[in-house]
Formats: sequence, C-alpha cells, structure tokens
Amino acid sequence: MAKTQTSSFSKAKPLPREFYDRDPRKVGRELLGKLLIRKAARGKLLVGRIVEVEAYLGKLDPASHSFKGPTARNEIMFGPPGFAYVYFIYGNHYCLNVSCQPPGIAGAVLFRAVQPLEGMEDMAIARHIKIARERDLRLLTSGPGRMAEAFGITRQRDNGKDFTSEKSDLIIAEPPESDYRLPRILATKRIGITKAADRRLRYVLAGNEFVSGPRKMSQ
DNA sequence: TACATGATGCCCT
DNA sequence: GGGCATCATGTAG
Repeated sequence: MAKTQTSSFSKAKPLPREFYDRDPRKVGRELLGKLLIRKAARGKLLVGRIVEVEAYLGKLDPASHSFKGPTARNEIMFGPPGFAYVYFIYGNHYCLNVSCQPPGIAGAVLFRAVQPLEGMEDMAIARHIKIARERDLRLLTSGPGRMAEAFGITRQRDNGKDFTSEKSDLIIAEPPESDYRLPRILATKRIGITKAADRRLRYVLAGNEFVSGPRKMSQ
C-alpha cells in the first residue's frame, strides 16, 4: 500500500448529466464500479466504490416513493437527472439516491453499499465505531443507512445536490484507468420492500465483500 | 390534528 | 432469526 501525499482521486471528474438521463435500470447497472466521492473539509476525501444499488422506476413502480406523483418530499425525482434525492427513514437513517430520466419523469437509483477506498478513519468517526480488524470495514458502508452516515449524508445538507457539478462536494466519477476491472453483475430482488417485491431491480458486484444482505441470486 | 407506515440497523436470543 | 427504536411524511378526518 503506497501512501501518497495527495489522493489519487483528487482529480476525478464527475460523470456528465447524460449518464443519468436514462432508464434507472441502465443507470443502476452502470453505476456499479464507479466512485462515490465526498470532498470533506481541508481537502480531505471520502471515497467508496459503488458495489450495490437498486433501481426505482417512478410511476411504473409501486415500491417507488414517486409512484403516486410529486410531493414536497420527492420532487427531486421529478426534476432533471443527476441530482441527489435524500430521505429519512425509520426515525434513524438517511438514504441516498440519484435522480434519473428527464424532468417530469420520475426515477432514481438508491445507493445501498460502497467499498471504502479512502477516508476510512473519518468514516469510522462519522459512524461512531472503531475498526479493529480488516473485516470491520464492512460496518462502515455496507447498507444504505450506514453508507449515508459514513459519508455524512443528510437531507438538510445534501438533498437536491448536483452530482455532475465540478463545484459539488458530492460527485460520482469513473475510477482511475487501469486501476480496476469490473466483475460480473448480479440482478436480485430489492431489499426491505413489500410492493413489487419480486422484481429483480437490485444490482450487485458478484462476490464483493461489501455488498449488504444476500450476495447471490435469491431463488 | 391524528395516525399509520417505512427503500434500516442494532442488539439480543 | 426476531424485536424494536424513533420520526418525517403522507393521508384521512
């Protein structure tokens, strides 16, 4: 592990708006392997490789928050693609999504887990946990609520943020070239929903340690 | 104004 | 594997 003075991720450029201007199923699959980057205070970075996402298909999808049409909470999903939709759930947790498809058409991809690559110390502080061994790293970002907490995501701070702006402190970028080869992608049922529960709209990187919940095809 | 619900995680068996 | 904390939001009244 070579320690570098400046992060190899500091020059990462956000993916363009067009990337998100498509069906959430396509966006979700293609987000796997990409980097979620939070530019924190004093030039510090939090970086994770996206390993698990779920697609939500707006008015075509009873499980989507936007199924019944726009409200104050979900309006971001009805706006332009590439913006953060953050919601609070179960009285405890925030979950991070990115809006997809053109204005007027709701759709989103939920980020469920990333593999931490940089800023693990700060993530551990944000999560209020200690990392004693390698396998504890899972506790940082495996699961949507954990991941959001590790990255300091809140609705107040991040809802409506533009993932595609160079000025944004929350972006998604292509990993540096040659650094990574994409594994196989598995499509499984989504987690924790009751409506449209049989649709395989959860996408995970096969065999990745940091995927939350089932890592194989369920039935 | 009241109430039911939930795209979760943690702790206890 | 199961129970539960805890509150923003939507919907009904």
